[in-house]
Amino acid sequence: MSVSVKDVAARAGVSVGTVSNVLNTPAKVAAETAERVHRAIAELGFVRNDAARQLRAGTSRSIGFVVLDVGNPFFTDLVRAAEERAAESGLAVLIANSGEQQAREAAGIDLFEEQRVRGVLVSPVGEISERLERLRSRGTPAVLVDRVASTPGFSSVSVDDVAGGRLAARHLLEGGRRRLLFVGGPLDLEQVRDRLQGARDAVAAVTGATLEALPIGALTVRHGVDAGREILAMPEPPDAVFAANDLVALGVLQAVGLLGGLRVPDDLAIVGYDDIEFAASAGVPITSVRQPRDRMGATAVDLLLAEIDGATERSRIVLQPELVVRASSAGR
Amino acid sequence: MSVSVKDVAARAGVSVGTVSNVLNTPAKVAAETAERVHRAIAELGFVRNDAARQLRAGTSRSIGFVVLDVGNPFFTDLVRAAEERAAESGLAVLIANSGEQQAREAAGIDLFEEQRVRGVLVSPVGEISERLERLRSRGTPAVLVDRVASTPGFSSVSVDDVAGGRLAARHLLEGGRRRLLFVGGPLDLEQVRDRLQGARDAVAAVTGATLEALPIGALTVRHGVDAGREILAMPEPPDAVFAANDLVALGVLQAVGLLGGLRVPDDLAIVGYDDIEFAASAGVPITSVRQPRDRMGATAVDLLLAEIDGATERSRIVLQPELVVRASSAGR
DNA sequence: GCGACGCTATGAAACGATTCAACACCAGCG
DNA sequence: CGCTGGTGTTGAATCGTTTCATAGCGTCGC
Repeated sequence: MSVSVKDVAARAGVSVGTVSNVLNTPAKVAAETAERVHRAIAELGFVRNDAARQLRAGTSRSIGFVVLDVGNPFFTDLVRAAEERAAESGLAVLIANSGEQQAREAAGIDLFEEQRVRGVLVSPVGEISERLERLRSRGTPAVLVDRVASTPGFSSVSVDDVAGGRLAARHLLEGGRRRLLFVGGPLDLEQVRDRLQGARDAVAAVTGATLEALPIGALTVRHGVDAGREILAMPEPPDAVFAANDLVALGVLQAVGLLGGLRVPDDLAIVGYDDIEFAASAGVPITSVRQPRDRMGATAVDLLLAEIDGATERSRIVLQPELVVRASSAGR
Repeated sequence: MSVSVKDVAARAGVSVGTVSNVLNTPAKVAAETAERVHRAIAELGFVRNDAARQLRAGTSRSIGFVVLDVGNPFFTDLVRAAEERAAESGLAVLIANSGEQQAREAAGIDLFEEQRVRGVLVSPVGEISERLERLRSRGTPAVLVDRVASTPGFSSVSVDDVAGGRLAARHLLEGGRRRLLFVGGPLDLEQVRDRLQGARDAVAAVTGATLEALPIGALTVRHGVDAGREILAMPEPPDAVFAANDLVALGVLQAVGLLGGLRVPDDLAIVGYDDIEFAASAGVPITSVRQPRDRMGATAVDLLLAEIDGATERSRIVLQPELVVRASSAGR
């Protein structure tokens, strides 16, 4: 069907080995010969078959990234940072979207394994070290992203979500808020649990302050809107909302603003999480807990590359979040 | 290194052909034999090598999608829709981000060709039919997305951007605006030129109305912010802005709102394009021209699949946009 | 004039899964 | 008993690239 090295070799009047050398080790080939081969390649429209190349090499030139939600700008930024770092080492990044579903996450990992990727980056939905353990035992290293490894066997890059939750809640408390509501879910997500835990810690330190939790099915704008509706219907609404991420915060803001009843930040303060670009341009610019996503993506790739190159020690890198204060949480 | 069918065959006491049959045509294998093979697979942790499979098959089970900007939710939605439809046919979607750069677009296409993808979806930066022509002449069909094919040889799915521009400008004019400013670029992008052209048409029909154009380097929030700054510095600022997409609109809104001077929509009306989810939750909810992204993604895959299956006729499908009116463009 | 060396080029082997013609075996039938 | 047809299984050939041991050839130094 398609043009192969054999055809090129015939056309240029050389052997297949020489064609391969022109492609991979040009230094070994006489200039005049190389020229002839290049001409044949151009004339025939030869394109390398990566499958054959990879079969021979025994491994691909790519790594896989299983992402929680590609619709979330936080993750696209993460992917971009990872891609950039991987490209420096000549590796491509394959993307699989788990959509917060364990089954799709597993399917993505299986797919990557069949592709013989060099390694896998995962921002996991639930508990998957067992599956990753199997993966690694067959020679494919994995690094957890946005999540602390629960077993010592894996490296991970994450942000201290408990600290982030504490930052957010403390900020709200300092602004005079006392009836806090945490909006986030599903609670399978460790990130969600940790942020809630951090908020609990901060609230416990202030007498008279309370914290309720409103669980939702996914961290999306839509679910945030639904939560906002529920808040409006509450007999005794909270005076502050801490949303598990910015998408949810945007949804809540939109709902309470559009459907009336509550003014932000006067009646209701809102703090989000991730500091995605859209948080700043929201109706009321949203205060958010910023995660160093560029550094996370790059560091994750670094750890993975180290492991690919045979490093045996594992690192659990925990980066610190930082609070970006905007109008949505002004004190009163 | 890794476990192959040969190892599995040895362990199960059968031939490699039988292992392959268990995997691909289980009906041909006796139940008891299949059972034995499956046990061997589990014990050895065998994972199919996709490269070998693909080499033999001569083609992959995936299609490629070269996207203009993965950071733009419009495109992630497009990709999601395409993925869904492709999955129904058992095809995976590989993603390459061109970031509005011709060189990266070309690199993405080359990569896909080496992978022997079944077909390619492209939302092209500039004029690339020549490159796609070559691609197709070697057996890989391509379909243009978000862009009308300029040569009859290619199918395309797009939205009538001239109509969209007309919709936006007409709406602003009907709201009493007369000094319109178009913010968008680079003008290499046909989408941008068309939207501008539509606006020009609408403005020409109204005496006394003017339309200036403020070119920017890319369709991002950042560039929108810069444009907003320029607007604030104008001696005779416009009374309405038509932004080439929602990211730019968000940037303009953010800049003129934050840096003061102009109130939206009182002093300055804003209309965006794409109707991404964040447009609705913006500071002032943004009026936008909505494109049917789900239908675009699915239709593009359908056209590509048809061409892969040997269809020879080409279709240029042009969908109609629709205006979603929100607060940012209220008349006066 | 001869051996050694460097520079090029060669072509067969290998990677791992799939395919397919060929074969073994058995049951049923005449 | 021989033949037919069906069911299971085999193993060699194949896909396209890279690698590597080998060899051809000219040049240089002695």
